Amino acid sequence: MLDIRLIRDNPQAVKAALARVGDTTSVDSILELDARRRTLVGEIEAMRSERNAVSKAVPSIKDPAEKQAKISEMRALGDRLALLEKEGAEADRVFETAMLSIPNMPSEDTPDGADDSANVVAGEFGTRPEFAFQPKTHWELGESTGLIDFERGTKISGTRFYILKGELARLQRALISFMLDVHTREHGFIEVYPPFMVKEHCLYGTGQLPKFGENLYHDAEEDFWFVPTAEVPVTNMYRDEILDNATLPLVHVAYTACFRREKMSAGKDVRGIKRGHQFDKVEMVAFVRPEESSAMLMRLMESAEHILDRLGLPWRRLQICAGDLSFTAAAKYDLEVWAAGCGEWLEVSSISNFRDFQARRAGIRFRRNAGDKPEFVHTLNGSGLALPRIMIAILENYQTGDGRIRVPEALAPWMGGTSVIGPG
RNA sequence: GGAAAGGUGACCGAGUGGCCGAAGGUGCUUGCUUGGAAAGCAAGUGUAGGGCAACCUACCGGGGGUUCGAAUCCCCCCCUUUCCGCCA
Repeated sequence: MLDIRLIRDNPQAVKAALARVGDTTSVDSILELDARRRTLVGEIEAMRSERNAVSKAVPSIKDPAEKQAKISEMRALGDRLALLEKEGAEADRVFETAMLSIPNMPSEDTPDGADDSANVVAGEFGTRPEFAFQPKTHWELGESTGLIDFERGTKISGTRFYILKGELARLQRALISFMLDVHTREHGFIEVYPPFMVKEHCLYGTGQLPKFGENLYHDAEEDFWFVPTAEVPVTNMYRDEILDNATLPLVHVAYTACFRREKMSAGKDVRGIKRGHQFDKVEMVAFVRPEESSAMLMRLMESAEHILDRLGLPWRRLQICAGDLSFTAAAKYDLEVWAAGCGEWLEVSSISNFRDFQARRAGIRFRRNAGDKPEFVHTLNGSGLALPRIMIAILENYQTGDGRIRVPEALAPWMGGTSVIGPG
């Protein structure tokens, strides 16, 4: 959520910023709603003030007739007030919903561009593997080795579900432990294991609601929503809190399964394990002082890149242009890994600086010094990393040609020394 | 799922219709004291909205109701704790 004061005081600047993400109408309409709301607030508060003053005086009025007259007067005022309050509440509700529907403003250093074709490749790292044979796709390898059971996955849960088996299931488990261990022991992040289901208000806090509910799963009978990313529960851990300045910057790392309806992308990426309704991810979530968020974005990005390097995977860094930013992000980088079998760059991490956009929604603040007014923190997050596509990259890049797959050296301690998986 | 007891400021904890934005304590900040520190003493210490200065308004789990007036009374809901049941 943007700061309404900023919009009021600098409407043209906000308008210009929002135009970069393709939003050209929000500012004018929000200013109208704000003006209307404030007019009502003024009227309502004046009436309340009068009522409070008179009510306070009522017990000391001696003359019974005069006392009764005042009470009647206040009763009438109360009736008028009730109507106005109803109107005010509705104006507030409309205003709030509109505020929650305005996207974040892009950072100054975010490049212009209308869509993903304008994203900037900001570096390519590692070496793409070369093969003396035609490399197979991961779905071919998965089936030929028996390490992925697509048929039974769809049998029990439908399309876009699969079952990892044997050494590949173990590989994913090893990857999760490896990532968590590197992030906690080498990068100094604090591990948390959050709930995979949250209350609705959490989705408002991080920005999935009210606009993107169609991508979420939720329980029909109770207020439980399946998390689409660990960002949701971990960011909301501190909702409505005033954090101690000494705890900042605070970085958590969490493993969760993620659940997404992926309604929008039906028909795309249907082969293999690239895009499912359920996938695993290790996520980094940071809470920092405003002046620290740009540096933290870099730190999170480097932490994710470190994992890719350790796994010996070829990858590239993309700076996301304004038009391709997600709703909540002010700045964003994607990391993509090269998958030799399907010959594609696969997004394995998205690192975003939300600045105070989520913090304002979720009420996450800190106090610089005792006695100071609370300020909103800046929040950031980044995948570190998404598991299925890392699995794809390992399967396809580390295939040996005889139907087997080498295990990246860095994973050896987490794989009990197993260096090759597959039949034979 | 059943029963009971509770949800008040950073924390503990008073408060059953107006004198309560809320006693008292703890914590925190500042000052005094001290060679320094602890202890002690004194003062200060919620958030948000509107005017943006004085000031006004709202908030005592959430929502609704009664009333001239509600933290205090009524209704609904949520949550927590304990016991029972069920389970991993």
